[in-house]
Amino acid sequence: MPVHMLSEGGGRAEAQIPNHLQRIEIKKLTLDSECEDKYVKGHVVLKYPLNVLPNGRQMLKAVIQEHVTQQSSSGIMSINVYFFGMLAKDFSDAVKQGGIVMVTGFSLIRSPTANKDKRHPCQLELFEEKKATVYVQNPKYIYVPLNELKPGVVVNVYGVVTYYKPPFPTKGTDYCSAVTIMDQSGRKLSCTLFSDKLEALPQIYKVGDIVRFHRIKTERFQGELKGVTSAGFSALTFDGRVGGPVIPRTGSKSYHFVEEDQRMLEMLRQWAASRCSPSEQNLSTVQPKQFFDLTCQLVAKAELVKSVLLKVWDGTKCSHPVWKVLEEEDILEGSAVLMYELQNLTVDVQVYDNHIEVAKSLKPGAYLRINNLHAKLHASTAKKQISNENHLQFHLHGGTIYGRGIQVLSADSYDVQELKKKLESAEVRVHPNVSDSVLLDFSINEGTLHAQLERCQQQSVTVLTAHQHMKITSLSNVKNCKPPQKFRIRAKLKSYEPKSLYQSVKRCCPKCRILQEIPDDESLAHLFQDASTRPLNLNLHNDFWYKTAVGCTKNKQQIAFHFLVEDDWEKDAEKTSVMVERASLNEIFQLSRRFGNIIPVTSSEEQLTLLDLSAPFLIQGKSCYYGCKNCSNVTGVRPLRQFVQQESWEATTIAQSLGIQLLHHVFLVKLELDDGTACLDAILWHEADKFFRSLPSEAEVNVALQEELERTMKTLCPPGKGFDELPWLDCCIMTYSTEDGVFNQIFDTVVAEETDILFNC
DNA sequence: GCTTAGGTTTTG
Repeated sequence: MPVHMLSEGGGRAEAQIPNHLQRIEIKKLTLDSECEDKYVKGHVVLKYPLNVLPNGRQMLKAVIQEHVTQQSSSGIMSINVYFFGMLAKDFSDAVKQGGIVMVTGFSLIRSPTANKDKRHPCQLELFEEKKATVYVQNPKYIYVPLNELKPGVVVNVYGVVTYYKPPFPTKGTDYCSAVTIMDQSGRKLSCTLFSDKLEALPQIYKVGDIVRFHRIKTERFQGELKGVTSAGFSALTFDGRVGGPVIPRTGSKSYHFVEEDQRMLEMLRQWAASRCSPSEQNLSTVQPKQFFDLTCQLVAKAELVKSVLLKVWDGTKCSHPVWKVLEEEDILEGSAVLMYELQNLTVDVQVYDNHIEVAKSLKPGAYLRINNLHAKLHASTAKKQISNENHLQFHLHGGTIYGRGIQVLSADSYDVQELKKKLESAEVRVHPNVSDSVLLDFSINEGTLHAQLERCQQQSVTVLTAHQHMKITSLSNVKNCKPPQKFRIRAKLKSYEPKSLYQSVKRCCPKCRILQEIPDDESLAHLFQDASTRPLNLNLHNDFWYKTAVGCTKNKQQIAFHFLVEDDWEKDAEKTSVMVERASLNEIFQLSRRFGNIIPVTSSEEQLTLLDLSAPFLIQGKSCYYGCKNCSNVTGVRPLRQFVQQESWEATTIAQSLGIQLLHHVFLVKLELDDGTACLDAILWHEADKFFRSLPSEAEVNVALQEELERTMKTLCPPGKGFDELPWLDCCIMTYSTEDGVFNQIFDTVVAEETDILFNC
């Protein structure tokens, strides 16, 4: 068989041919070339119909093209090939245009048409009887040139994007995106693409990108051929520039990309580069009245009456004087420092109508492409304008024609990489004066300007209440510094303990600063159980300041209630204070629903006394108050009248009267922080109320607040996220040593509210 | 499997 079929698709063609054969490049072929055991490899770019010569012999002409993957057009060389006899018939039947062929046993003769067709000066001739052989690898996918499309077929195509409208939700179930492409044939195809999955639509960044569509269906609409998605549609998108990355953007999990694709891509790139002037401009190259595409970084923004103002830079200086929209820059959202430093490089872009919403959602630091931006001459209507020079102003008008709109570019995209190089080499000329030295100092500490801006985007979910100008220290440095010291850090919260914040509510003595364990419900029940077995002392019933009533439970347990005399407990139970003797924990809680203040007591020989300080000395509703075992000095229960008169049933005053040092509620949360340089455990303790903007005493008893705190923690440390996806936390921490070791404690830091996030730049 | 949308420069 003179025509050998090689397996389709991905496998390398060379691996499937006899290995004594050696390749000879088309461009190296001459009439003198020694061609035995040599093969020529190329793509079939043209295949003519089978022809019969006057002598009755069959003949077929094809053009094969060698593609050398270098970046110059001289890397492409094509040659005419003639097949004779059965070889012609077999070739005609077996080979598809676009397939890869490797031919051996050919003869080389001068090409009579070289001058006309600009192909190789030689041509190849293959005769079966001279042992010519053709190895064929047909492409898995055939890409149809746009000028060969017919209506009503499902095809695969390549093309350069000449127009696109980013995906938008339709009135139906899908997203829709419109893309018009063009190929070397000069023909355009407008495609309407639908998908219920956003990522399945082509991720086009700009006009000039190159797309590959699989399974697009052609149909006639208003007299023109259009493309629409058909079942199994998939798209790859590439940067359209010669030398750009050959990395497809796609939502497909698996896609077929072979030599042939690379060839198609590079051919289109070459062609596109030779064609039209790009719509992309720098601020330095843009001319008045132009509509252009701008790749830039957002420095600041402000919402105006009928538009949104975006202050952007692209690292180049506009060659025309630019119109500043605002004289006062106070209303701009963004870092004043960076605005100041970049004042000579930024331009004001005014965004109107349908683009306002997108503009509002942008964060300073974002990398943007603004498509079809209008560089207008400012109408110098204002009489006060002294300068004769015409200022340029930049407007993004309403509508989406010509792909008009704003796109946020991902920080790792090719365009942003290129932009960053420009931003880094930009000449930022500022004239520091004395009063600005602090600000400049700040910026020098923080790396390049665009990186500083970028960080604005990665907003912190916490906000500092002071020390904003302190330099950020890495956690590895914090660990290496000798305590005590204070730092500003920026890290991510990898985990925290305890998982439920109400479990983090502890008691701490404000006097001796010692954290004291609170018994759990079971231990408490035991405490009250023990106390309930002690006998009642009838001598202690009724005194000048309380009246005693004895009740009996279902279990025939006697409970004594000592009511303060001034209280009218039948009328005003909620304000009533009662000392309760011999009640179980359950009974105490039941009573606390009825009476405002419960003070558990027990009888000694001479007086009523409090229980052990392990038990709460006061129960108000669901709240239990405890005393410090170190700092309290409890004797008997003294007359509590004065507090009733003052109607001051604050736990603190009751505690005072009983000789108790009240324990305060505190949050104690352990945070595992990581900033990529090191991991560090820090605690939230003395300033935790400030941090959460909540009271721990409330958190202990208020379910709604517990839920809110849980939500807060999920914002700081979203479950199931990888390190990269975690938000940053700006924190102040202090390090200190105790007998138990070195601790790191958070201070002057609060959880950001939405408005903080907006302005925390 | 059906539907969806189907752009051609503001005038600030």
